[in-house]
Amino acid sequence: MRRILVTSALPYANGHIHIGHLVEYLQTDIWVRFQKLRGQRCVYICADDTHGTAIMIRARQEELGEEELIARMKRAHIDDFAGFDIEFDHYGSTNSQATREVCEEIWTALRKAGLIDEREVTQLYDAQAGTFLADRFVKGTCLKCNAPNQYGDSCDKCGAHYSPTDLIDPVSTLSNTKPEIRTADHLFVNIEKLHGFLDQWTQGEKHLQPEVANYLKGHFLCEPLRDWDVSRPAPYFGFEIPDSPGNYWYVWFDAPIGYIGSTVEWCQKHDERFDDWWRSPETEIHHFIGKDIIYFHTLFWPTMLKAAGFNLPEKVHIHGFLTVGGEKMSKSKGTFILASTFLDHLDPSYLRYYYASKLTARMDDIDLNFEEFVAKVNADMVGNIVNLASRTARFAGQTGLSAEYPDDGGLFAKAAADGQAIAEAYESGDFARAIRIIMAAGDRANQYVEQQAPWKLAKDPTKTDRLRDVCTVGLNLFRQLAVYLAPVLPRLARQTGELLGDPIVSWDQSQTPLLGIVVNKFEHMMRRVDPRQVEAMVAASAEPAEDDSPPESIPFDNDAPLLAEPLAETIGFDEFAKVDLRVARVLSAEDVPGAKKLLKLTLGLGGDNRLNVFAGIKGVYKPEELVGRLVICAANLTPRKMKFGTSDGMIVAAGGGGGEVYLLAPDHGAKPGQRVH
RNA sequence: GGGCCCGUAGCUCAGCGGUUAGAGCAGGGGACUCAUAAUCCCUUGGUCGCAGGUUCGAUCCCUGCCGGGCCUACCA
Repeated sequence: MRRILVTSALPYANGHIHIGHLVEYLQTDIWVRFQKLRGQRCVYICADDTHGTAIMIRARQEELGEEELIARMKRAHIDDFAGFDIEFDHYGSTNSQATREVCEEIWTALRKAGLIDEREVTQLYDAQAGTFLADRFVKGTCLKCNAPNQYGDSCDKCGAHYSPTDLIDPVSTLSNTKPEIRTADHLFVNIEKLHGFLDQWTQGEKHLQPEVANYLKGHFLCEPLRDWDVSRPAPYFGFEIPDSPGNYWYVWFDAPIGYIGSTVEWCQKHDERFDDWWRSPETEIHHFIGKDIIYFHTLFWPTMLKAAGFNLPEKVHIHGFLTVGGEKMSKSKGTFILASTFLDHLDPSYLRYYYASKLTARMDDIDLNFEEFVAKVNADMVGNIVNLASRTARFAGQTGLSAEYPDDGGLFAKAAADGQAIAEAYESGDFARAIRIIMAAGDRANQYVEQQAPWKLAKDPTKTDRLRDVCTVGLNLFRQLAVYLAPVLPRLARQTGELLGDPIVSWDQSQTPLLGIVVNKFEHMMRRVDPRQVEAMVAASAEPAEDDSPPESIPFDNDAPLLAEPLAETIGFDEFAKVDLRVARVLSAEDVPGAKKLLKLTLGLGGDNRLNVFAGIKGVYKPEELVGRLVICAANLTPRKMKFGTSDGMIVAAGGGGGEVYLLAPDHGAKPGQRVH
């Protein structure tokens, strides 16, 4: 029996679980359930990741203590996971005594190994907020291309990289004040000293998927590894470093240590010896993570474990991101779906199955396509698998199952033999392959039922024995598949156990038919999905950007605007069609010296097509908040000479003028140059 | 700029140095009526991104190009 410790990446206590997170937790949960079903000793450990600047800031914004914030979020996370049948053996927190102690232990080991260096670091400091600023909390003008409103580390206009201290006119996004430059002593882990070890660990012995190993080789390991800054000066929400008062461990130092800290708690609760799990050649550690945190888990983390004498991971399983409908999840499109919203509308088994049918051992992104989602749930799960039980269990309710397994033309034996390939697929993380094999077996079983036509046998009183045999085959083929699917569909496994009075607890149950038993009353095991449920879920998730979300109820609007500006006279379509309105992107916006109301805008219609437009919106919009956004412009107006230059068109806005100007904007997805019809 | 990965039927994907390249869904036709309008049978559909090379033989290996995605460390 193998001894396996499995982790998923710790969810950050700054937000709720969404369907993107669930790719990982479901993938891990399925793998863990598979191991347990196979009889392995397997423990699934996770925890909330609770430290860092973002938590500190959020707690401040919500006027909560950090402890209260992370406690609330942990409860929410646990509920979400439970709702999807994700079963941890222990769910802890990085903000725990156990994690603190392991941090200290690893820190001491790193010191002892001479891997810690101390160096001065210059950083921006927000005096008003009283904190050093991480890069993403600073905005300013790019020193290379002068693009305004760029984050602290790099410019997304020209791609330049720089230090936030080099930004022109830096502004803290926390307080909108100008930060000052301060220096502080930081502590670094000199991981270059373990370069040789990392080369060997990442490139040999299959601890990583080949594409990950290649990526690391071509990206990090081909040059000296840079030191890793693991300390942050106060104020910081985290653990203070014992031998460096006033400094705290950076959140990414203690996050993976949370795996160990959480294991310590589990050991205490279950009277297990800690060393059996993290300091034993008998134990395999398996981490499941997303491709966004590769280097923490494949470079820094092995370094820490190696230095402190803990087990190294047997394997780091890395998955890609989730897209929805081929695009990034989007709040405004309603595809940023929270776990809790999903559960409000749909059965968690649907997502478990859908993800399983798409997940492979590679770190490819997977796409959630709603049409396919509905098709797979209805065709595979209900139409194929559950249907097997549905179409035979009722007949079998009268007769029970035969005492001996009838001749089924080798179907049971074939599916039993498939177990090997299915198990290998699960083991390697290629759940999609496992599902394909299972579905093919389901197809064969449905063909069998079709050929035997139990509904005809049922009408002939002399064929009761034959009917019982056919149902015995049908239900056993179904049960076999329920066993194979048990890691993915624990509820279906439980229901199958109840139907046949024999709980599914072991993979081996797929190898022997169940005979001579009574079949309980059949009840629906899984509902078909109605596409309208999916639509409702998307609608409930839609949260248009900014503040123009649809109100709960339709508000009453008075007629003042219409009175102020009555409808114009009726025109024909032809006249309307003469106006060529286009989507345009504001490429630049600047004050016009001497003008009271005008801003000078350069509008891009895609490619090199540009319009210069003077717009009377000064004082309502600031130039910097216009740059980059999409507007609608009248593009075929005769150019008009104005005092400050020629205007090639107009941008379209609502409002009665004065301070009331509301620029119109297309919904997300519109492209510059598209005509408005 | 550099790196990693991908490009196979309308869609999602299998496959793989060797007979006529597969599945599911979608489309077309038929059967059945036990089952959650489920199931079964038949069927339409592909110059395996493009161009070279290696080979007796390439969708599969190599090179180049085109197209797409992601990453590019003291942000996560």
